[in-house]
Amino acid sequence: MLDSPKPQAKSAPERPQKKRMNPDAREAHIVAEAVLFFAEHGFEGKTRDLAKRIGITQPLLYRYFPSKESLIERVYQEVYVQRWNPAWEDLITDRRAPLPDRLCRFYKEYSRAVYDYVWVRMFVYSGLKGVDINDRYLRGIKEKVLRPVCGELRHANGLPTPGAVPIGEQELELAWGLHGSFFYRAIRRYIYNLTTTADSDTAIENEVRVFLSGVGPVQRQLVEAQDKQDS
Amino acid sequence: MLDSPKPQAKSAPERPQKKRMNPDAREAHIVAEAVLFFAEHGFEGKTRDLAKRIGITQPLLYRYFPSKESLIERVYQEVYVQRWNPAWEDLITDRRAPLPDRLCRFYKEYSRAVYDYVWVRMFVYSGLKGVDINDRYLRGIKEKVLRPVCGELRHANGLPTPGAVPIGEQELELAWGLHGSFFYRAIRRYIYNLTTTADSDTAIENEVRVFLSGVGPVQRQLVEAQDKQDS
DNA sequence: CTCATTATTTATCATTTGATTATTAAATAT
DNA sequence: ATATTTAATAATCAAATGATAAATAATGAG
Repeated sequence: MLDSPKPQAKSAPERPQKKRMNPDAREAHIVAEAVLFFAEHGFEGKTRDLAKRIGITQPLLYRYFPSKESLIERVYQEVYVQRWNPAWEDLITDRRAPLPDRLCRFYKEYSRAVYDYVWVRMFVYSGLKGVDINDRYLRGIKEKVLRPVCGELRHANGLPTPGAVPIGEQELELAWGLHGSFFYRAIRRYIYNLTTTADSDTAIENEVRVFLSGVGPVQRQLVEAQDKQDS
Repeated sequence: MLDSPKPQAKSAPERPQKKRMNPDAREAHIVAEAVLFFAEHGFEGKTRDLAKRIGITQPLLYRYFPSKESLIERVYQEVYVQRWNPAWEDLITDRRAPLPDRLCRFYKEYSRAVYDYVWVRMFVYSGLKGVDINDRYLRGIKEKVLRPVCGELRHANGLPTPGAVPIGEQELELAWGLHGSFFYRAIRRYIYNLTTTADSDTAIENEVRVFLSGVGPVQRQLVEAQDKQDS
């Protein structure tokens, strides 16, 4: 049979990609494409479709990963590792800078580092499937972001420290609300595919301003109620 | 959204359910269970699993629906029809009541009517799969809720009407932020399965209060910038 | 060049899954 | 009771899908 030239994998215009890659590079290539593929189609995406996207045959995947599940595990690690910047925890509570500046800077950096196409979609896919990663992550957000934010709000509004009067559920809910307004923008963009023309950094500045200039009296009321309840 | 816990897979059928049902009742039964089933597992849920949940054999589904797709179509109609209350459009703009009351009432009623386990999960599943329903729905929210809200905010803060100075993207983004903080609570509950002990109505009241007491100056600034840009 | 190594492909297996057909049995009519 | 109708099941098909085994061909060593 004649050896007809193999049809090129759909989109590799720059380098004609030699047929045989060194194993490390091939594995990296597979993982990189798998990240995008599973972010787009979810973890029930078919291995044959993934292989076609990569430009290899489906069985080759199994030379690099013993099972689809192990590949997914690898993809998880690739996406969810090292996105959190530990410096953020100090940033939020470093009172040398004004609170509005701290919150704006944190949420700008956080949104830029975390809320991209891959992270958001995988996070939501995982949530729907009930993977534990979401629960753990949001518990971290609660302790490392929302509670500290509530504490800083207390300080800015001349209210008792969380040590004196514990942070109540409704108080925390205020911080969840701010957080959610930012996450929701990512959802609109990456899940609902709505084109958001508004600049994200500017929107963050505006929403933080609205929040900070309005939260004082409401928080005071909640803290007083909480205090009364305790005593 | 308030007190609708995750529906349990039917475990203890009260009535031993006679084997042979009348066709209308059987169809209704299938649809009702399919709604819960697809909300939980997504539309790639297997027909055999669905049948097992219903307590029938898988081929029986095909006596009532010609294909899985047609059943899904039916489920969509069941979930997405008649949840929007047309009276809400008037509620938001009826200036006989104070704006805080209107916003609180609207979002309480809206959250209760729309944000339940089934609606939220199907909406997100559909978004991930790129079904057009989301785009259309959110376009409706924008025109029927967010723009009117912006208009009422203009009025409450003594700013020019949207007719005089069109509503800008960043201004609209403020309203998206408020909206998102409520939707995000539903996401936390139904997608991430976090137990939210805080009462939903109270949280809405608090967040509306924070928003309304802080939004004035920010909106004024945005409107003035928008006005300058136009002239 | 010749040959060994191994990255990659072709062919294929065993389940799964949406869907169809043939059979069974429950309800109703006579 | 007997017969008729049809809701429901059992058996099965064909395509899809995760995974494996055998065959092929690109690369480097001697």
